[in-house]
Amino acid sequence: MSDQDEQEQIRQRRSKLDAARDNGQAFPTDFRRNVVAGEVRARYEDKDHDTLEAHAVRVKVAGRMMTRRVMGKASFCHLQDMSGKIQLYVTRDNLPQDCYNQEFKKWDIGDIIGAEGVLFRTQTGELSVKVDAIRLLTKALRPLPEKFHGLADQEIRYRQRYLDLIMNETTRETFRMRSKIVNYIRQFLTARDFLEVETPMMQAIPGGATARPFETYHNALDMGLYLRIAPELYLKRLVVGGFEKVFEINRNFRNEGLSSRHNPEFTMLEFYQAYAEYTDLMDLTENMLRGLANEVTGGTEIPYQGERYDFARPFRRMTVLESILHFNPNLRLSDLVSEEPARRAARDLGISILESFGLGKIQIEIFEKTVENRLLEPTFITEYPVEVSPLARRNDRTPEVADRFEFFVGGREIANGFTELNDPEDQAERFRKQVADKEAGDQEAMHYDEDYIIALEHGMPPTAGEGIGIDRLVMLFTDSPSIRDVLLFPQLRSRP
RNA sequence: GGGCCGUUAGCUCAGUCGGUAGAGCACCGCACUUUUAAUGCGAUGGUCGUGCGUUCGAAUCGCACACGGCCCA
Repeated sequence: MSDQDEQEQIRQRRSKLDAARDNGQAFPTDFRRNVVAGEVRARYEDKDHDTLEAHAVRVKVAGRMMTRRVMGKASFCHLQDMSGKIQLYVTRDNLPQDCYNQEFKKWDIGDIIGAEGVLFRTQTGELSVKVDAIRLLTKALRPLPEKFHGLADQEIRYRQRYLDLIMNETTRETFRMRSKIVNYIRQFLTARDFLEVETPMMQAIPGGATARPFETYHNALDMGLYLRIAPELYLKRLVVGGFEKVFEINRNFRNEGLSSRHNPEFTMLEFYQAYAEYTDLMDLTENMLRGLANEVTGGTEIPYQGERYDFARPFRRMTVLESILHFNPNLRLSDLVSEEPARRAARDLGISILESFGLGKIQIEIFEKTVENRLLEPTFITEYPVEVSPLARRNDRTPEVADRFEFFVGGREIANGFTELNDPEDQAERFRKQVADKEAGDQEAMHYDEDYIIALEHGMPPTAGEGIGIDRLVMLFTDSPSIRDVLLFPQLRSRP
């Protein structure tokens, strides 16, 4: 951008930066603060004027100047740092010669400043710093959004997240919560002897889920690679290797549409525990989520988009078929347990069913269309069809059903877990079925992963595994309507 | 992919029936030593998302496109 094209305000600020360059180092790095705003508040907010006066506490603070009120020879401004805001009282006569008029008054809102002085309480009672030394640390060439209404433009909030973070406390709080949530989960699992690991993001065969992958290419190896859609098959290889409790919190990539619930890259927790069944993980999940609710929100009633979800009560548990009958009172069990009646029932519900769908797939279509978004309170759904569970263990008594559950809250799937299929011959058969589906045109169907079958042939102990969508969990606990609100840099179209 | 809504000053937003482009904040100037949406006075600032069309005349009407939002698939 040439000087002529720049907006007036930017030009003015740039000439101030030029002046600062002429006077020496315009981007100094030697300023050291000794306290942050939040700490000042925490330690001195309850001290009255006289107590502060008596102690004469000196502080050095730094941050972005968010507001400024100049009243002749005295000014107030607010500095914002990572912990909060602190007000500065800046007067001509407390500063070195010319500093107030020649420097301070020429600075702009948005500039980054270091200041030193004594704590005191103003007439209106605000804890403030009476400044006797102040420096410009970084000139901001571009103006901030307006102070009162802040930044509301969704597109700018996503594309220039730093502006959103500067201007909106709720955004800062959302991402602090996200960090707390991930931290809690990590500690929860680590405390139970789970080992945190990292497995390949770039995979020759994308496995562990049914989804379209992103494709890429490795030049030196001269081979195509996929960004992973799930870490599952690698984590189970580690269980074969004797890491009997493992977890990974990391990104998955799926090449599908964007929506308020889908971003092409998203964060999953996956964990695996040997010598356990899916029911053990349901109990663990319930404990973890209840503890998480308490830890990050301070309670077990979670407000979300005008509703409240109760995490204190034992979570509801229903099977897929029970839940369909519960929400479709005009259906009978006999409508769901054989293919032709189920096909008719789906058609009557206006659900499009492909000729290739078997009974299990039809049941799941009905479930997804009529049940999922009505599962508001925390609910486990169990007994998923094997047909839609190609990596899950077959139930001993009902072989068309897998030992699997999903967890829902607020009408959204949060978790998916099952007893792992550790029979290599059954797994090979399931892969062959997936490959047949792929050849029939299902782009999301799985590849045959021979290397994984070999791993299973070495013997994987009985194991249960689970995945939890971190982004959706963060949405729930931060009352965020869109996944874009819990991703620092959500995927958007490139600008025209 | 489909439907609906939005795009006007740095930011937040008005803009009537098609007739010279508006406000608040920010910015600039002056005044002001306890303010906090500081205050008072004055000034500056526009590719009305982009393109094409209708019209004597388009921010306004039509079409297409771009980007964003919501809903649906």
